[in-house]
Amino acid sequence: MADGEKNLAAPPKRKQEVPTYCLGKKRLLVKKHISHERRYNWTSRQAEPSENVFCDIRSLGYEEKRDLIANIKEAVAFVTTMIFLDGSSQLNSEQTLTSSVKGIVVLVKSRTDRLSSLSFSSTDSTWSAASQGDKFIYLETECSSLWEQGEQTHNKFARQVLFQILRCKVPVICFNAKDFLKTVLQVYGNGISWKQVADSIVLDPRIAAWLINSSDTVPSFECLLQYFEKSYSVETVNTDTGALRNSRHQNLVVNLQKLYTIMMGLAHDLQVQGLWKLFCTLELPLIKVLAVMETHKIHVDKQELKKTSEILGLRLKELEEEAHQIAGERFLLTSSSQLREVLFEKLKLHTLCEKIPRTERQQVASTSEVVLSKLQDLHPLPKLMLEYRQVRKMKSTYVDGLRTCMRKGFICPTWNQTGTVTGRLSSKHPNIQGISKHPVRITKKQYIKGKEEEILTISPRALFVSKKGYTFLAADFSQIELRILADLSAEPELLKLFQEPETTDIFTSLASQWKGIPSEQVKQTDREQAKRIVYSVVYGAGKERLAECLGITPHEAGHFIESFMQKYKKVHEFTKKTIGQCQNKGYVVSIMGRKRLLANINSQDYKLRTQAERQAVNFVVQGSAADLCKMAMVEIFTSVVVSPTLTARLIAQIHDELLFEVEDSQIQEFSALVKRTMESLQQTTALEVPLKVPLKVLLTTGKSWGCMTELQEM
DNA sequence: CGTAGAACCATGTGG
DNA sequence: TCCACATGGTTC
Repeated sequence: MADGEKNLAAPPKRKQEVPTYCLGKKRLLVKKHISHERRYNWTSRQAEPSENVFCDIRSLGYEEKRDLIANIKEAVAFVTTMIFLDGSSQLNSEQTLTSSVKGIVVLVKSRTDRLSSLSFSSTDSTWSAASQGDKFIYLETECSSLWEQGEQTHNKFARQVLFQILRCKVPVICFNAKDFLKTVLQVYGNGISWKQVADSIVLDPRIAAWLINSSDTVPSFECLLQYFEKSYSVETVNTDTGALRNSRHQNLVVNLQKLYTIMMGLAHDLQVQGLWKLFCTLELPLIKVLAVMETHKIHVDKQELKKTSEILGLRLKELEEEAHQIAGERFLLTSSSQLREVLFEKLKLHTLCEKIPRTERQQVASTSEVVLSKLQDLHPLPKLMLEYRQVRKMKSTYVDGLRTCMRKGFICPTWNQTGTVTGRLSSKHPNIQGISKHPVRITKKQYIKGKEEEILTISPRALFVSKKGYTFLAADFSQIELRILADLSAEPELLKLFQEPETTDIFTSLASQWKGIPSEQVKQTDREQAKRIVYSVVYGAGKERLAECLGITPHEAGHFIESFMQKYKKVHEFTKKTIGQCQNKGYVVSIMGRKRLLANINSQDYKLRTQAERQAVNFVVQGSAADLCKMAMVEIFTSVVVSPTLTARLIAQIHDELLFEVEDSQIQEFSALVKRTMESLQQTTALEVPLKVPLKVLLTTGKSWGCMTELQEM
């Protein structure tokens, strides 16, 4: 190693016990001492003796900096965490607020360490938790005094160190790695392309744990420790010895070492369970995609938002008054129980109608949409309520809800990679995946001019607008789940439908077939209905449920299920086969090897068992679709990264749809890339069924997510 | 007595 | 007795 070492003060060495871990039956001793070699100047600015653990880069001289960079280049792994202003870190806080980041701590694992279990093909299961020569670097990210010359150079060096770490092609282990990358991009990304994080290899133990058991949410590092202790029966060793007590930084050092060990253990488990490839090629690269995505702001029309909120508020007032008049009573329209009283106890509408479905838990008469739809010919109130709820949802969730997420005319949703058991993503603040497609029509009374009425439509997606000079481009896999089902079941009738080029829309075809009308006359509602039928039947809906869903009699529904099963026999065989496999193994797998454990699959309880059966079938299809969409995200991301010209940014993923913001001049080139990449996933995943990706862009007249049209073939 | 929080409901997204 | 979510609201 570096020659400059001899010039520095002699390293004071301290010994420390590290927990002894067990891996399955094999016991692995990882008793080593953590080195506190004084290679660099450990003195931090706030010269508390107990904190003299980190190499604070601000205290380094020129040669020491050079040595540090050299050291980083030789490292075999990094373990890192962010420190927040309140002194907590990513390892001891549930909530990570990026605004309050104080600094970054990096444990540099040196060459002397063995990291064989990380290599892709290796079956070596030994690892060590700590070794001599490990370094701890501390980078302060908070730049309080930008004008100071010293701060500037430190920031510059910190940036150099971080990007060196990310460029190393060596694993960077971090609990909640996405937040770490995001912070790096936000703090040091100024003037530097987001493409630079793409080279990094980040490992996140949280994601590993989630892949092993997707029901475990692992909300914090502490939970991960618990999980690890359970699975490996770790002997908990008291690390709270003597001088280390009350030292948060020392605790952090121990935790970083633990994190490293845990990650190695999880890596081993992933390999054993056949999840390693999925982890490395899909979930890990996706961290970077999501980090970059979260650093991109989405513009929303603030003025328009305010205006529509007011209009909707007025309309709600009108509807409320009207409802009170019709009901002959003042009541809270938002309360389902009060509405229940009015509808069934006062007006007694249930007596004039067929049986009213009851709510699941309390077994009281439901006031749901389907019920109100049934009642709307009997009394004006139900229809009014339907409109009221529609407008209310629009205002509270989409308009006002969006406004609370907004900062200076922008929103940035948070993406959760480990939030679902099926492998899909979820988003919040706002939940951009749940924003209504359908516009709502409201009548706006013009009081000034007298009795004139104006009908206007409000579309929540239209509130999202692209930047000047940019355009939204949406690419979605059409009927992805049905295509996957066709492939997995090898149902010839279904496969044929997809392979025939003349079928433009399978649900439209199905609807026309079902209703006995030509495809041209199939309306959007018919199509939606056909879609519901297919998925309901495939995933094992009972005839009662289907009947309720479609507003037909259970007898008719039962007949339809029968004819569906008759026509697509292989689909039924597929579901039976899947359930059988699940019964044998206790889990099911998606096309990319994603797992879902289903403990109740062999339960004595009929309800629990059949639920598990449906979950099993649903997972294989939905999970596989999630795999494909994630693959598309990663592949497109890497293509853009290696391209010297392309600048397209992913805005959102709505399960089967990817929404990009593209420079106007790059639309043709980029859209071709997207289509090619997504459709070629058929080959990479060896699918029988072709994948189709119609591209939609918005018209030049209205640059919003609301009005998209199909892109002309080139 | 007011309010924090869990549970429930309704509605939206996606397939 | 389709699945998976998020959100906003009421009730207890």
